[in-house]
Amino acid sequence: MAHPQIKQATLRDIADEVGVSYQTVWRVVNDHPNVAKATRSRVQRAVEELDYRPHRAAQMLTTGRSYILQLVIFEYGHSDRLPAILHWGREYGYSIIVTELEVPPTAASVRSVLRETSQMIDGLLFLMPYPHLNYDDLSDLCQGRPFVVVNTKLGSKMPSVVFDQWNGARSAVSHLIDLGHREIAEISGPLDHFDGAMRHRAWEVFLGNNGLEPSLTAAGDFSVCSGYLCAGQILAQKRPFTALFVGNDTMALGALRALHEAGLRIPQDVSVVGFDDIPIAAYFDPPLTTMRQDFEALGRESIEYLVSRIGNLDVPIQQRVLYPELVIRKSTQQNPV
Amino acid sequence: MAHPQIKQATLRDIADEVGVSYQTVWRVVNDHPNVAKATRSRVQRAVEELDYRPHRAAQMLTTGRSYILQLVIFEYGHSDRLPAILHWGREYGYSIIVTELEVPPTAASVRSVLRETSQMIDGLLFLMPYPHLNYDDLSDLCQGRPFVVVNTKLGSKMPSVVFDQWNGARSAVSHLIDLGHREIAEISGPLDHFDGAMRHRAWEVFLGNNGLEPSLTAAGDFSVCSGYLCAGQILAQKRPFTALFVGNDTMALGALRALHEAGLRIPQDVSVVGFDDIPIAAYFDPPLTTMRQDFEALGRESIEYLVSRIGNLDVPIQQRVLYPELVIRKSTQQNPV
DNA sequence: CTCTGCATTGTGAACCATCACATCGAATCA
DNA sequence: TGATTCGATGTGATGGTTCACAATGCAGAG
Repeated sequence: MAHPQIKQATLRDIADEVGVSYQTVWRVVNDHPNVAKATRSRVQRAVEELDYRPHRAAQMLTTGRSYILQLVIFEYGHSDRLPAILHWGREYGYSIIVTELEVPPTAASVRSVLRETSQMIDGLLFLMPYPHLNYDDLSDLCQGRPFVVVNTKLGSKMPSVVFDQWNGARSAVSHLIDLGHREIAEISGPLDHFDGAMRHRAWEVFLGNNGLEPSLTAAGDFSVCSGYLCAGQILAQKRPFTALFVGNDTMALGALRALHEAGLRIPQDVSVVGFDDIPIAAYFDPPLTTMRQDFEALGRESIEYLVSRIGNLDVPIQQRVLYPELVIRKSTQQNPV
Repeated sequence: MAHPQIKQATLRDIADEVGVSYQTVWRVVNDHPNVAKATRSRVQRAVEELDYRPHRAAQMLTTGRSYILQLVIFEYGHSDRLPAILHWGREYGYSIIVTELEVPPTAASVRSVLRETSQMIDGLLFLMPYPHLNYDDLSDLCQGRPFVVVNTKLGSKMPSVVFDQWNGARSAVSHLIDLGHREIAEISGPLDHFDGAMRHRAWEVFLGNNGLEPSLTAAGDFSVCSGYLCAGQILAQKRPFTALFVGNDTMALGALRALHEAGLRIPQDVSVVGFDDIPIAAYFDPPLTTMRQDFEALGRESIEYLVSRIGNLDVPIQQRVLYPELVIRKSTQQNPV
């Protein structure tokens, strides 16, 4: 009825059962040579029968390895990146402790989390697209524990896995230019956010490179609400534009709403491109042209890299780069002019 | 440069530093009486200086407590429930290992996760709105470790925390009836999902109670895509309806799109009510009338209940119920008839 | 028939915090 | 003053796994 408090079998239990020493059992469990075949199979049967599994705490105490990773999240729209990280963590044999911290990241907040967990984790993953903490800060905070940063600055010297926001944004803007648009407005993400800033800068530069004026812009915070408000600000300037590049899909949803309310048709009056390709983007009104990011690959690469650094401290510090991909739907069309 | 592999101070290190026994240090750290004031403060200074913290693995080995919980997720739209759970876990001093499993839940899949983690966690939280595993199954799988189920069936005998979907759905439907609607269609969630089924059943019953015909319905799977398709199915029946109750906001988004494409105006031609009040619901076209669920409270209650069960196995098995709340926006209006 | 070599098995100590118990000295009471 | 109590501190063993090393037994070489 109540909690039976089931007692886990230990090495000694198995040893007593079979009539050998715990060391012999240990050798069988850990696939060491020098155990007689007959002994080995007897031990294996007992292990099976008593459902022996090495006690993680004891293992942790002697080896210093816990097979637990910690994921520290600072992102708003993190939820799309999470499943792949969890999945690949398991795939590599690690459990993942997830911690969410307030934006912006501070050394103090990270320190206070790590005080509680640092002793029981093998490595850290920071989902932290912000410039507030650099490599030295993190190295210091992690006290020698391996870490990998997901979504940091393209070109950063940290051990990291990132999407190439620069070329991603370029693809988005090029798509609009190729369609003949000359007045391309922008709703950027927050400029203290690496992705937001990089996408904004790319918009600015590629417009300039094409002899266009990168001036009609407003900065949001990636929320649907800010997308709505920024679109309002842009419309309030009463300057003509036939295309709008939005820093992420969520803001694009807010922007679509504001444009509709202003009586503008998408894409006939304004072509809109988003960024991320969140699952619902294909169901916006109209379905959104956007930049897809392969979060599955992001999770896999992040875990793989972190685990390899845990296994061997000499794995070089590098940045692994993934590339976004343009997905054309119904929110963009040829400029009728 | 490389990993300095910083050595954590132990009880003995502090003891040697101060010139007392490890036991005395232990007493100071654990706030036990019977330590001379002078000794206590000398020890405290050394603890401070060497940044001593009890080694979690060793603590775990002797006490059997890890201060780690495991959250097992089976939900599609789990992302809105997660932050509050993580937050309140920390608040109560627990780290949380998050694991995502495929729907539907099976004993085998849960067992395989617990094989890896069960030895190092103090309790489990199942986010599992499915009937596949009952109390006995879970008790068996958890082997006496305390657990709490989030989002299970209203009225279930499991230790659980749930929203009252029945009264929530009744509020939504009543709102439509109060507005004078007589033909109320429905897009339900999956019927093997507790929330989906309960909301559907409530729609059915309350329409019947009001002398209305609960026949125009289609079942989706909570995805935006299914919302779009189900709306199409309903429209294809060419039967009149002036209101639509949708099983969650995400499907409502898909449905809005389908209704728009069919040339129907919201709310002039059709009033729409969703469920969940996800953050973007206020930015749909039009802003969605929906049922809000307080996920913050859900997280707090779940953690509080689980932690109390960990502390005292005699805490009674109960179901804690939270109530959704109607949020009226622009997608519903008086039936013009 | 002894000695070396090797496969097989076992012993002891370490990791670090915890808990039960032992010791010591000083203060209290009869 | 001797017995008792109590506060302050220390010792020893425990938990389960891991690792270095010791011990045993048997084979083949000399």
